[in-house]
Amino acid sequence: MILQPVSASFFELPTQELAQALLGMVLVKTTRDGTASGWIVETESYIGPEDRAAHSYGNRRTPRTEVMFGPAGHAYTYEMHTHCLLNVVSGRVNQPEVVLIRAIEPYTGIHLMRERRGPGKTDRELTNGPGKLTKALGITKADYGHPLFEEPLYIASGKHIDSIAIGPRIGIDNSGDAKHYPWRYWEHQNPFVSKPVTNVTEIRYM
DNA sequence: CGCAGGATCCGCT
DNA sequence: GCGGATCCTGCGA
Repeated sequence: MILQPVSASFFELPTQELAQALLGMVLVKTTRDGTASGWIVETESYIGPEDRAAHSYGNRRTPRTEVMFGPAGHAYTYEMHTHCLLNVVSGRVNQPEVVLIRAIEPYTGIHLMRERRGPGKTDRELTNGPGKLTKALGITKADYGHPLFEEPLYIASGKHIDSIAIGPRIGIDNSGDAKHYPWRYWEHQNPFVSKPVTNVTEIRYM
């Protein structure tokens, strides 16, 4: 199987387009234990500075958000409770926009994912959430700022997506009007998404 | 230095 | 569905 990093220019799309273009692409991580990967099936856009749900809301610039102000295609990892979440930096320099990877469908290295996630899990349960997929792939805060077009953590070309479902983002209830923005994208009817049954604003056939 | 607040997960009801 | 675990970050004192 051939998994090759995309070029850096792949990430130079408007953020809402990038969030959809990432669906079907493969997220790959190699550690000394081996390589694990999965098809991206669910993403969300965060568009600072106007997006109240974004960490970069109001152009807030801190050590944590710093990478968001840099060039597209780099990893914005951060800790949430006891979990690590992975974002793809998007937008131009000084436009702090990102795409959150919310779920993947396991592709290669499933035995590695199972070791990392613990026993008694179905394939679906390995990676159907933003904190779960980072643990399954071995992605940590140490990957902060890593270019996602280079080993050992990168995006590769994957499969074609027939239809994309669009709806409000998950878990941002305390964000005013922003909680209603339809900036969550997932592969329509793919069972590996974090919440298969949710409000659908639109279905887009590709 | 202390404290409040999460882009979550898991287990229990 | 709901609540607790658990810990890093940002901000104010």
